[in-house]
Amino acid sequence: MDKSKKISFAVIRRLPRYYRYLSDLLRDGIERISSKELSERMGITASQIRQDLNNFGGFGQQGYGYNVVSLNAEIGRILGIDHSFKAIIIGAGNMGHALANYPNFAGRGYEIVGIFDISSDLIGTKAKEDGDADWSVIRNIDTIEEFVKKNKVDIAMLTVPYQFTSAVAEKVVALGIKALWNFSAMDLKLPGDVVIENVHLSDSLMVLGFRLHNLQN
Amino acid sequence: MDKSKKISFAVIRRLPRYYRYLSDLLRDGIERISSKELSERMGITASQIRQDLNNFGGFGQQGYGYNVVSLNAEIGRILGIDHSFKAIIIGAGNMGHALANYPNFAGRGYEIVGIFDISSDLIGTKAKEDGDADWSVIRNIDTIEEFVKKNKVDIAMLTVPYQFTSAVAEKVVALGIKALWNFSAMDLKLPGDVVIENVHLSDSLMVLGFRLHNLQN
DNA sequence: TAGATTGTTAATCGATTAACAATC
DNA sequence: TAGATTGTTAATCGATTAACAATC
Repeated sequence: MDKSKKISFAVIRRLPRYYRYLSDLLRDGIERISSKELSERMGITASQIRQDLNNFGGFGQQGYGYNVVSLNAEIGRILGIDHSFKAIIIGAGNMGHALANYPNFAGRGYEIVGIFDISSDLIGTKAKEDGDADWSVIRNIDTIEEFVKKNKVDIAMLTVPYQFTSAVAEKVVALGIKALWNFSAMDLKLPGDVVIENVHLSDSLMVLGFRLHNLQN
Repeated sequence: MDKSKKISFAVIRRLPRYYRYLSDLLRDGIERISSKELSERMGITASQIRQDLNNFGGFGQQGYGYNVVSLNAEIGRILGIDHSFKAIIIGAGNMGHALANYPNFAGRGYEIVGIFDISSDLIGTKAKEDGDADWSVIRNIDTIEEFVKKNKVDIAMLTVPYQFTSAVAEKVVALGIKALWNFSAMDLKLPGDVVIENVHLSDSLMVLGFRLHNLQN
């Protein structure tokens, strides 16, 4: 990547979508694609595609377009699918269980290595029903410090109730974790070197309601 | 609302966040707030707050600021929390269960009225553990047409596996449902009068990974 | 070569921020 | 009234789109 210019947030958010479409093309055995054809499939302009990709390098070839295999690999590399990020889930309620059983993380470079809760009813039980997943045995939240010191953990997925979110977030940040995937409705205030992705489900639903009510696309 | 100018998407996406902050102020018994003080709490500019709010009306008063009670009510009204949107969940896997048990929907004007699945192991069981929720008995997906014709349904929450998403989405749209909350990684292509909110969890996680890897906030 | 399509610069568009007169 | 803060216009910034020379 060209480090001289900063990649805008809008571009970053489009990368996973490019990756999905290219993976589909790959699966369908399509060898090459022009920005124009991809733009029609994705519903964005060809200009935007070329601008976006050129933030990272000249992956195309004049008169030919983009080779699907290599462009898919490039975007995968940019997104770090070869990185094997290690993640823990904190909060083994319904959402924690949903994440533990989510099928698509491993193929994208994300490995869940532990899941924690405070409830004695849950501790010791398996969060992932099928398979031999040892990591899915729910651990006591009190053991998290020990766990993080012994194991590489890149990401904490927070699915704890609203009122505990801040405290848990501060705890894991104090343990050196630099990335939080936050499912609570609370906005976290943390040091600037911690990256946070919020999944504010209520917000998303309210936007849907607003748009439905105002019939605005 | 002033219908002459179209509200931009960026503004709409900020509305639930305003609502959350105002609800917190309300809970804390704070009577009035200036755009400047709110801007400091939310981490955005006071100018943006005033611009955003003035899309919908002049809710403030010079020299005073905004009354928390009435601004909270106004934004709630704009977001339609008094609307009682009726929703069904399609797909009673882990994510469907998580949504069925999500505590905050009712207070925001969203009521879940049914949940459907294809699996005979699930049909007839309750998706919501506690309480007396009759609606949470999982129904056979084959009965959805009958259900939607008998009951008002505004929103379909789709938590079905990737390969079934398109078919299910087309089915519910054919039944007249105009709003989809889509948890599948698939982008849906549907008529223009159907509003869709996507919750692409993998995309969100990949953005987190990218930002962590590139330490970019 | 001729045609196609990129990479990249320039133009446009829209969103954010700044400024300030209006006014409570 | 004097001070504070809005509503709103103008300026700025950044992202998207258009255009086209470069080149495969």
